[in-house]
Amino acid sequence: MKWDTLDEEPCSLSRTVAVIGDRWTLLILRECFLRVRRFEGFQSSLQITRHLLSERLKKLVRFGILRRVPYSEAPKRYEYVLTERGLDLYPIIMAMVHWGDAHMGDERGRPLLHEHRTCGKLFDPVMVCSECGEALHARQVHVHPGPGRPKAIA
Amino acid sequence: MKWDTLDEEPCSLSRTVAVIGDRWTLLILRECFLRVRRFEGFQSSLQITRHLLSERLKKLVRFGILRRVPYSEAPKRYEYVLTERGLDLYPIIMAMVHWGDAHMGDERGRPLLHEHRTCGKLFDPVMVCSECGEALHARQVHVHPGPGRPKAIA
DNA sequence: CCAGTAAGTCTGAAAAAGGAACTGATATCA
DNA sequence: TGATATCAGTTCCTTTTTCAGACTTACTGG
Repeated sequence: MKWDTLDEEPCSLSRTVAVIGDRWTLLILRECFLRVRRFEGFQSSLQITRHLLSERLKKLVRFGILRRVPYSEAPKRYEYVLTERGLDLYPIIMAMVHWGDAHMGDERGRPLLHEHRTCGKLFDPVMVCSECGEALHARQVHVHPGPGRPKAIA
Repeated sequence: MKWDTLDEEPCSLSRTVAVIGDRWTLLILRECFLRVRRFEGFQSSLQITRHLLSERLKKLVRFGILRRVPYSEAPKRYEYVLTERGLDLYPIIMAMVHWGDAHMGDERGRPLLHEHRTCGKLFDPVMVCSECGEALHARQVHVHPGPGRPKAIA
Protein backbone atom coordinates (compact mmCIF):
# COMPACT_ATOMS: atom_id res chain seq x y z
CA MET A 1 0.00 0.00 0.00
CA LYS A 2 1.53 3.28 -1.08
CA TRP A 3 0.62 6.65 0.35
CA ASP A 4 0.38 8.43 -2.94
CA THR A 5 -2.44 6.21 -4.18
CA LEU A 6 -4.12 5.63 -0.86
CA ASP A 7 -7.03 7.82 -1.92
CA GLU A 8 -7.81 5.37 -4.73
CA GLU A 9 -7.95 2.26 -2.57
CA PRO A 10 -11.26 0.40 -2.63
CA CYS A 11 -11.81 1.26 1.02
CA SER A 12 -13.50 4.34 2.34
CA LEU A 13 -11.38 4.40 5.44
CA SER A 14 -8.17 4.41 3.37
CA ARG A 15 -9.51 7.25 1.30
CA THR A 16 -10.33 9.29 4.37
CA VAL A 17 -6.98 8.45 5.92
CA ALA A 18 -5.29 9.62 2.73
CA VAL A 19 -6.76 13.07 3.31
CA ILE A 20 -6.82 13.62 7.07
CA GLY A 21 -4.87 10.67 8.44
CA ASP A 22 -1.93 12.46 9.93
CA ARG A 23 -1.41 14.16 13.21
CA TRP A 24 -0.98 17.74 12.08
CA THR A 25 -3.95 17.64 9.75
CA LEU A 26 -6.22 16.50 12.55
CA LEU A 27 -4.95 19.23 14.85
CA ILE A 28 -5.34 21.83 12.11
CA LEU A 29 -8.94 20.72 11.66
CA ARG A 30 -9.57 21.08 15.37
CA GLU A 31 -8.44 24.69 15.07
CA CYS A 32 -10.70 25.19 12.06
CA PHE A 33 -13.70 24.04 14.09
CA LEU A 34 -12.59 26.45 16.84
CA ARG A 35 -12.91 29.24 14.25
CA VAL A 36 -9.21 29.72 13.49
CA ARG A 37 -8.77 30.80 9.87
CA ARG A 38 -5.37 32.39 9.33
CA PHE A 39 -1.86 31.12 8.82
CA GLU A 40 -0.43 32.89 11.84
CA GLY A 41 -3.36 31.71 13.93
CA PHE A 42 -2.73 28.06 13.17
CA GLN A 43 0.99 28.47 13.54
CA SER A 44 0.97 30.15 16.92
CA SER A 45 -1.63 27.93 18.53
CA LEU A 46 -0.19 24.66 17.25
CA GLN A 47 3.54 25.48 17.17
CA ILE A 48 3.69 23.64 13.88
CA THR A 49 6.59 24.51 11.61
CA ARG A 50 5.59 27.03 8.96
CA HIS A 51 6.75 24.69 6.26
CA LEU A 52 4.48 21.84 7.30
CA LEU A 53 1.57 24.15 7.96
CA SER A 54 1.87 25.51 4.47
CA GLU A 55 1.93 22.01 3.00
CA ARG A 56 -1.01 20.75 5.04
CA LEU A 57 -3.16 23.75 4.21
CA LYS A 58 -2.43 23.28 0.51
CA LYS A 59 -3.42 19.67 0.76
CA LEU A 60 -6.67 20.45 2.56
CA VAL A 61 -7.47 23.02 -0.12
CA ARG A 62 -6.60 20.53 -2.84
CA PHE A 63 -9.03 18.01 -1.38
CA GLY A 64 -11.78 20.60 -1.06
CA ILE A 65 -11.88 20.66 2.73
CA LEU A 66 -10.72 24.24 3.09
CA ARG A 67 -11.24 27.17 0.78
CA ARG A 68 -8.54 29.86 0.42
CA VAL A 69 -10.37 33.15 0.62
CA PRO A 70 -8.72 36.58 0.15
CA TYR A 71 -9.40 38.97 3.00
CA SER A 72 -6.98 41.74 2.00
CA GLU A 73 -6.00 42.94 -1.45
CA ALA A 74 -2.88 44.93 -0.62
CA PRO A 75 -0.98 43.13 0.61
CA LYS A 76 -2.57 39.95 -0.72
CA ARG A 77 -3.70 37.92 2.27
CA TYR A 78 -5.76 34.78 2.45
CA GLU A 79 -7.62 32.88 5.10
CA TYR A 80 -8.75 29.29 5.18
CA VAL A 81 -12.38 28.42 5.78
CA LEU A 82 -14.10 25.06 6.00
CA THR A 83 -16.18 24.05 2.99
CA GLU A 84 -19.31 21.92 3.28
CA ARG A 85 -17.14 18.91 2.73
CA GLY A 86 -14.90 20.11 5.53
CA LEU A 87 -17.82 20.73 7.89
CA ASP A 88 -18.86 17.13 7.27
CA LEU A 89 -15.68 16.06 9.05
CA TYR A 90 -17.24 17.23 12.30
CA PRO A 91 -18.45 13.80 13.43
CA ILE A 92 -14.92 12.44 13.05
CA ILE A 93 -13.43 15.20 15.16
CA MET A 94 -16.18 14.95 17.75
CA ALA A 95 -15.84 11.18 17.94
CA MET A 96 -12.14 11.60 18.62
CA VAL A 97 -12.72 14.29 21.24
CA HIS A 98 -15.27 12.08 22.93
CA TRP A 99 -12.97 9.10 23.03
CA GLY A 100 -10.26 11.29 24.50
CA ASP A 101 -12.67 12.59 27.13
CA ALA A 102 -13.72 9.07 28.05
CA HIS A 103 -10.38 7.27 27.96
CA MET A 104 -7.51 9.72 28.18
CA GLY A 105 -8.83 12.12 30.83
CA ASP A 106 -7.04 13.07 34.03
CA GLU A 107 -8.24 14.13 37.47
CA ARG A 108 -8.76 17.72 36.35
CA GLY A 109 -11.77 16.85 34.21
CA ARG A 110 -12.54 17.70 30.61
CA PRO A 111 -10.66 20.43 28.83
CA LEU A 112 -13.75 21.53 26.90
CA LEU A 113 -17.50 21.20 27.31
CA HIS A 114 -19.88 21.18 24.35
CA GLU A 115 -23.26 22.86 24.36
CA HIS A 116 -25.88 21.94 21.80
CA ARG A 117 -27.47 25.27 20.91
CA THR A 118 -30.57 23.57 19.56
CA CYS A 119 -31.50 22.10 22.94
CA GLY A 120 -29.34 24.25 25.19
CA LYS A 121 -27.70 21.39 27.05
CA LEU A 122 -24.18 20.15 27.55
CA PHE A 123 -23.92 16.93 25.59
CA ASP A 124 -21.81 14.03 24.40
CA PRO A 125 -21.85 12.90 20.80
CA VAL A 126 -23.49 9.51 20.26
CA MET A 127 -23.30 7.49 17.08
CA VAL A 128 -26.59 5.90 16.08
CA CYS A 129 -27.99 3.80 13.26
CA SER A 130 -29.63 5.92 10.54
CA GLU A 131 -32.44 3.37 10.24
CA CYS A 132 -33.51 2.53 13.77
CA GLY A 133 -31.84 5.29 15.78
CA GLU A 134 -30.25 2.90 18.28
CA ALA A 135 -26.71 3.54 19.51
CA LEU A 136 -24.18 1.60 17.44
CA HIS A 137 -21.81 -1.01 18.81
CA ALA A 138 -19.11 -2.74 16.81
CA ARG A 139 -20.38 -6.22 17.56
CA GLN A 140 -23.87 -5.47 16.23
CA VAL A 141 -22.65 -4.53 12.81
CA HIS A 142 -22.18 -6.97 9.97
CA VAL A 143 -20.12 -5.99 6.95
CA HIS A 144 -21.01 -6.93 3.36
CA PRO A 145 -18.96 -6.35 0.23
CA GLY A 146 -20.49 -3.45 -1.72
CA PRO A 147 -20.56 -2.67 -5.43
CA GLY A 148 -17.24 -0.79 -5.25
CA ARG A 149 -15.39 -3.80 -3.87
CA PRO A 150 -13.14 -5.66 -6.35
CA LYS A 151 -14.10 -9.33 -6.49
CA ALA A 152 -10.51 -10.37 -5.97
CA ILE A 153 -10.68 -9.24 -2.34
CA ALA A 154 -12.71 -11.31 0.08
CA MET B 1 3.94 20.87 20.62
CA LYS B 2 5.99 17.70 20.94
CA TRP B 3 4.77 14.28 19.91
CA ASP B 4 6.06 12.49 22.98
CA THR B 5 3.92 14.56 25.34
CA LEU B 6 0.91 14.98 23.09
CA ASP B 7 -1.08 12.58 25.26
CA GLU B 8 -0.76 15.02 28.19
CA GLU B 9 -2.01 18.09 26.35
CA PRO B 10 -5.10 19.71 27.85
CA CYS B 11 -7.10 18.76 24.77
CA SER B 12 -8.97 15.54 24.26
CA LEU B 13 -8.38 15.59 20.54
CA SER B 14 -4.62 15.85 21.02
CA ARG B 15 -4.72 12.95 23.44
CA THR B 16 -6.62 10.81 20.99
CA VAL B 17 -4.33 11.85 18.16
CA ALA B 18 -1.35 10.86 20.30
CA VAL B 19 -2.68 7.31 20.35
CA ILE B 20 -4.31 6.69 16.97
CA GLY B 21 -3.34 9.76 14.94
CA ASP B 22 -1.24 8.18 12.27
CA ARG B 23 -2.05 6.44 9.07
CA TRP B 24 -0.91 2.94 9.85
CA THR B 25 -2.58 2.85 13.23
CA LEU B 26 -5.91 3.77 11.70
CA LEU B 27 -5.57 1.11 9.03
CA ILE B 28 -4.55 -1.46 11.62
CA LEU B 29 -7.67 -0.62 13.60
CA ARG B 30 -9.81 -1.07 10.52
CA GLU B 31 -8.42 -4.60 10.23
CA CYS B 32 -9.11 -5.21 13.91
CA PHE B 33 -12.76 -4.33 13.40
CA LEU B 34 -12.78 -6.67 10.41
CA ARG B 35 -11.73 -9.45 12.83
CA VAL B 36 -8.06 -9.63 11.88
CA ARG B 37 -6.04 -10.62 14.94
CA ARG B 38 -2.66 -11.97 13.91
CA PHE B 39 0.64 -10.45 12.89
CA GLU B 40 0.74 -12.15 9.51
CA GLY B 41 -2.88 -11.20 8.92
CA PHE B 42 -2.23 -7.51 9.41
CA GLN B 43 0.99 -7.65 7.46
CA SER B 44 -0.36 -9.35 4.40
CA SER B 45 -3.54 -7.36 4.11
CA LEU B 46 -1.92 -3.98 4.71
CA GLN B 47 1.52 -4.49 3.17
CA ILE B 48 2.95 -2.62 6.10
CA THR B 49 6.59 -3.28 6.89
CA ARG B 50 6.96 -5.80 9.66
CA HIS B 51 9.04 -3.34 11.61
CA LEU B 52 6.33 -0.69 11.69
CA LEU B 53 3.59 -3.20 12.34
CA SER B 54 5.49 -4.51 15.34
CA GLU B 55 5.94 -0.99 16.69
CA ARG B 56 2.32 0.04 16.17
CA LEU B 57 0.95 -3.10 17.78
CA LYS B 58 3.17 -2.52 20.80
CA LYS B 59 1.91 1.00 21.08
CA LEU B 60 -1.73 -0.05 20.84
CA VAL B 61 -1.12 -2.63 23.56
CA ARG B 62 0.66 -0.04 25.69
CA PHE B 63 -2.34 2.27 25.46
CA GLY B 64 -4.76 -0.51 26.30
CA ILE B 65 -6.48 -0.64 22.92
CA LEU B 66 -5.34 -4.14 22.05
CA ARG B 67 -4.57 -7.09 24.28
CA ARG B 68 -1.82 -9.55 23.38
CA VAL B 69 -3.30 -13.00 23.92
CA PRO B 70 -1.39 -16.29 23.55
CA TYR B 71 -3.08 -18.74 21.22
CA SER B 72 -0.31 -21.34 21.00
CA GLU B 73 2.14 -22.48 23.66
CA ALA B 74 4.70 -24.26 21.50
CA PRO B 75 5.78 -22.33 19.63
CA LYS B 76 4.72 -19.26 21.62
CA ARG B 77 2.32 -17.30 19.44
CA TYR B 78 0.18 -14.30 20.24
CA GLU B 79 -2.77 -12.56 18.69
CA TYR B 80 -4.10 -9.07 19.20
CA VAL B 81 -7.68 -8.46 20.24
CA LEU B 82 -9.56 -5.26 20.85
CA THR B 83 -10.20 -4.35 24.48
CA GLU B 84 -13.31 -2.46 25.61
CA ARG B 85 -11.33 0.71 25.21
CA GLY B 86 -10.44 -0.35 21.69
CA LEU B 87 -14.04 -1.22 20.83
CA ASP B 88 -14.96 2.30 21.92
CA LEU B 89 -12.95 3.60 18.96
CA TYR B 90 -15.66 2.24 16.67
CA PRO B 91 -17.49 5.56 16.23
CA ILE B 92 -14.26 7.19 15.06
CA ILE B 93 -13.62 4.51 12.48
CA MET B 94 -17.23 4.52 11.33
CA ALA B 95 -17.29 8.30 11.07
CA MET B 96 -14.22 8.13 8.85
CA VAL B 97 -15.66 5.36 6.71
CA HIS B 98 -18.86 7.33 6.31
CA TRP B 99 -17.06 10.51 5.28
CA GLY B 100 -15.08 8.50 2.74
CA ASP B 101 -18.29 6.96 1.39
CA ALA B 102 -19.89 10.37 1.08
CA HIS B 103 -16.99 12.41 -0.26
CA MET B 104 -14.32 10.18 -1.73
CA GLY B 105 -16.44 7.65 -3.60
CA ASP B 106 -16.15 6.77 -7.26
CA GLU B 107 -18.62 5.57 -9.87
CA ARG B 108 -18.35 1.96 -8.68
CA GLY B 109 -20.18 2.66 -5.45
CA ARG B 110 -19.29 1.80 -1.89
CA PRO B 111 -16.61 -0.76 -1.12
CA LEU B 112 -18.48 -2.02 1.94
CA LEU B 113 -22.05 -1.98 3.18
CA HIS B 114 -22.94 -2.09 6.86
CA GLU B 115 -25.85 -4.01 8.29
CA HIS B 116 -27.17 -3.26 11.75
CA ARG B 117 -27.98 -6.65 13.16
CA THR B 118 -30.30 -5.19 15.77
CA CYS B 119 -32.69 -3.84 13.14
CA GLY B 120 -31.57 -5.86 10.15
CA LYS B 121 -31.10 -2.92 7.79
CA LEU B 122 -28.24 -1.43 5.86
CA PHE B 123 -27.42 1.84 7.57
CA ASP B 124 -25.22 4.91 7.77
CA PRO B 125 -23.79 6.08 11.07
CA VAL B 126 -25.28 9.34 12.32
CA MET B 127 -23.89 11.42 15.16
CA VAL B 128 -26.53 12.79 17.49
CA CYS B 129 -26.75 14.83 20.68
CA SER B 130 -26.90 12.64 23.79
CA GLU B 131 -29.47 14.98 25.33
CA CYS B 132 -32.02 15.68 22.61
CA GLY B 133 -31.18 13.01 20.03
CA GLU B 134 -31.01 15.47 17.13
CA ALA B 135 -28.29 15.08 14.49
CA LEU B 136 -25.29 17.23 15.30
CA HIS B 137 -23.93 19.97 13.08
CA ALA B 138 -20.78 21.94 13.74
CA ARG B 139 -22.50 25.31 13.68
CA GLN B 140 -25.00 24.32 16.36
CA VAL B 141 -22.37 23.54 18.92
CA HIS B 142 -20.89 26.05 21.30
CA VAL B 143 -17.67 25.27 23.14
CA HIS B 144 -16.99 26.20 26.77
CA PRO B 145 -13.78 25.81 28.72
CA GLY B 146 -14.11 22.86 31.09
CA PRO B 147 -12.49 22.10 34.46
CA GLY B 148 -9.45 20.48 32.83
CA ARG B 149 -8.59 23.60 30.85
CA PRO B 150 -5.63 25.63 32.18
CA LYS B 151 -6.70 29.23 32.81
CA ALA B 152 -3.77 30.54 30.79
CA ILE B 153 -5.41 29.35 27.58
CA ALA B 154 -8.43 31.23 26.33
C1' DC C 1 13.50 55.50 7.42
C1' DC C 2 12.76 51.94 10.78
C1' DA C 3 9.95 48.53 13.13
C1' DG C 4 6.19 45.47 12.84
C1' DT C 5 2.88 42.13 10.74
C1' DA C 6 1.27 38.49 7.76
C1' DA C 7 1.98 34.71 4.70
C1' DG C 8 4.70 32.25 3.18
C1' DT C 9 9.73 29.89 1.22
C1' DC C 10 14.43 27.80 1.91
C1' DT C 11 17.97 25.02 4.09
C1' DG C 12 20.52 21.67 6.72
C1' DA C 13 20.05 18.39 10.53
C1' DA C 14 17.24 14.93 12.95
C1' DA C 15 13.65 11.56 13.09
C1' DA C 16 10.60 8.32 10.98
C1' DA C 17 9.34 5.16 7.39
C1' DG C 18 10.47 1.82 3.76
C1' DG C 19 12.64 -2.54 1.99
C1' DA C 20 14.49 -6.68 2.56
C1' DA C 21 17.06 -10.14 4.74
C1' DC C 22 17.61 -12.74 9.08
C1' DT C 23 16.24 -15.35 13.62
C1' DG C 24 14.15 -18.88 16.44
C1' DA C 25 10.84 -22.21 17.60
C1' DT C 26 8.14 -25.69 15.68
C1' DA C 27 5.55 -28.58 12.07
C1' DT C 28 5.42 -31.21 7.76
C1' DC C 29 6.93 -33.72 4.04
C1' DA C 30 9.85 -37.20 1.52
C1' DT D 1 17.37 -37.17 8.44
C1' DG D 2 17.38 -33.17 5.89
C1' DA D 3 14.74 -29.65 3.34
C1' DT D 4 10.92 -26.62 3.38
C1' DA D 5 7.30 -23.97 5.45
C1' DT D 6 4.93 -21.01 9.05
C1' DC D 7 4.59 -17.39 12.30
C1' DA D 8 6.07 -13.57 15.00
C1' DG D 9 8.96 -10.88 15.21
C1' DT D 10 14.21 -8.28 14.85
C1' DT D 11 18.13 -6.09 12.44
C1' DC D 12 20.25 -3.18 9.16
C1' DC D 13 20.59 0.13 5.74
C1' DT D 14 18.43 3.58 2.51
C1' DT D 15 14.98 7.01 1.43
C1' DT D 16 11.53 10.23 2.82
C1' DT D 17 9.47 13.40 6.18
C1' DT D 18 9.71 16.39 9.70
C1' DC D 19 11.92 19.93 12.58
C1' DA D 20 14.00 24.41 13.82
C1' DG D 21 14.88 28.52 12.44
C1' DA D 22 16.46 32.06 9.20
C1' DC D 23 14.99 34.50 5.13
C1' DT D 24 11.62 36.88 1.67
C1' DT D 25 7.95 39.76 -0.04
C1' DA D 26 4.52 43.13 0.48
C1' DC D 27 2.68 46.16 2.82
C1' DT D 28 1.27 49.71 7.33
C1' DG D 29 2.07 53.00 11.00
C1' DG D 30 5.05 56.27 13.43
